[in-house]
Amino acid sequence: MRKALTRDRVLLAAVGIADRDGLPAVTMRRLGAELGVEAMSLYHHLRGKDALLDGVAETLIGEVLTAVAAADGPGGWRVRLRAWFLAAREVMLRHRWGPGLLNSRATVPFGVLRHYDAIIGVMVGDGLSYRIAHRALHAFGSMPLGFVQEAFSPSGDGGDGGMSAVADRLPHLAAMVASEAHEAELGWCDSQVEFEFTLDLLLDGLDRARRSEDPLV
Amino acid sequence: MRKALTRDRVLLAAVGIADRDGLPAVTMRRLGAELGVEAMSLYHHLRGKDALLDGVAETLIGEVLTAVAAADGPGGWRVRLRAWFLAAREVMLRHRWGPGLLNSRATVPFGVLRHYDAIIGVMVGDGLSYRIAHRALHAFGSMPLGFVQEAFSPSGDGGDGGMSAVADRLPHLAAMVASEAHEAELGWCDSQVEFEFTLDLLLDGLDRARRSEDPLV
DNA sequence: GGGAGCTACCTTACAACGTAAGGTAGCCCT
DNA sequence: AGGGCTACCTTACGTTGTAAGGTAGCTCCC
Repeated sequence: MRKALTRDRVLLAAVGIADRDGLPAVTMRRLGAELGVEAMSLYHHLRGKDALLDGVAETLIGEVLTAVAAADGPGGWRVRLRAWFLAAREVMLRHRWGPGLLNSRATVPFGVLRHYDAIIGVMVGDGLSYRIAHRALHAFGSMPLGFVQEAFSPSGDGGDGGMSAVADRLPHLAAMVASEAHEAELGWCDSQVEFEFTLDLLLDGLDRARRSEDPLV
Repeated sequence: MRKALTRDRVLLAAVGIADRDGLPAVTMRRLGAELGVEAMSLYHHLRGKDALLDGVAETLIGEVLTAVAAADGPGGWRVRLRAWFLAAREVMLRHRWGPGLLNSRATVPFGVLRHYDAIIGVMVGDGLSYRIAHRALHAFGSMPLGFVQEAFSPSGDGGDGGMSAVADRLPHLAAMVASEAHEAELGWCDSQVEFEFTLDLLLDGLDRARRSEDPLV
């Protein structure tokens, strides 16, 4: 006699499949098989595939919210937000399908809104105007969720990503890789360093924007 | 007697379908029908669906490169990159499926690399170090391609995005919307303004990082 | 100038997907 | 005891990408 099916068990199983085999591997049939059940049985707990993915997204940001809460501590808005975003990032590193999933959802998961609400709360609580807080949210982009849009991901790992083959057509890029490679910490392109660099760049800029808006502070 | 099928004609047709009916509407059968041909005939010009989408992505960033070239002019790295990114953004506004497509591709389209190469060229040409240029690329995220990761898109258009229904659970967000709404330019949340704000925030920060790296300049 | 061979297209077919429709076994409640 | 509800299953359909193989028409060469 197996455990009774519940919405949460289904979502957990879906997360597991995505972790192991990627998001496209999460099909209704596969999910059912994983739970010892036929695909159509899932429909008694979820309205369909879209609802399933929405649920997975909610589960994911639930994990983010938990991690953020655990990483929170005393301090001003800058240090707290910094810790929050880095905590969220760790969750996304555990679930590399996370960014893709969140991008694909039509409606913003409610947990995301709660997260943004908390971020605004921290900022205005420290005296930032709603205007700055608003712009800050836009500037952060997806950083509050722990990832950035990496339009340029040089084939993941270290190495030059097979770029030497076309270096003559990409002279500046090749030169940059050559220049940066010898002083690399973890491969020529350490995302963690870059993430924090961008994060601090934004936080610094926002802090400056705040001061220029309210010169007395 | 209809025009002969070519790879370019196929890609153009795919772009057209995506523009009209969205990216999911681009199926092999639909694409064939659009060209007066059976689906399997497309395989003589493209290796499969993935190759098709890669081709569409290349077509898209080809349009970006053209727009960027047209928007280029004299000036320092800041003003030139600013103009470039805004030009790219206009292309993405014409093809709203663009960001999603680029996100979904496993390999970075070559045109993207050429674009990044040009960006690096402008920066180091103006004296920025490769280190700063490298970090700048990461900080920009997808801005060079004309879009940002909008994790929080308040239901597209104006209005509060149906948020008043849950305002009690999102007090800070609701307060921010209320505070910002009455001074909105185009709906309460004007993406163009936000895009430029973030862009300038980053450019300012990078300029400052450059100076602190090389205090003599 | 007539077969060889290539190109560009079509036909058929299959596996996998999401899911609509309806069936059934076991439980609870009155 | 029996009606009804819940949780699961069975079957089936339409759509997707694409493998396999067929065919008409052009070019080329001896």
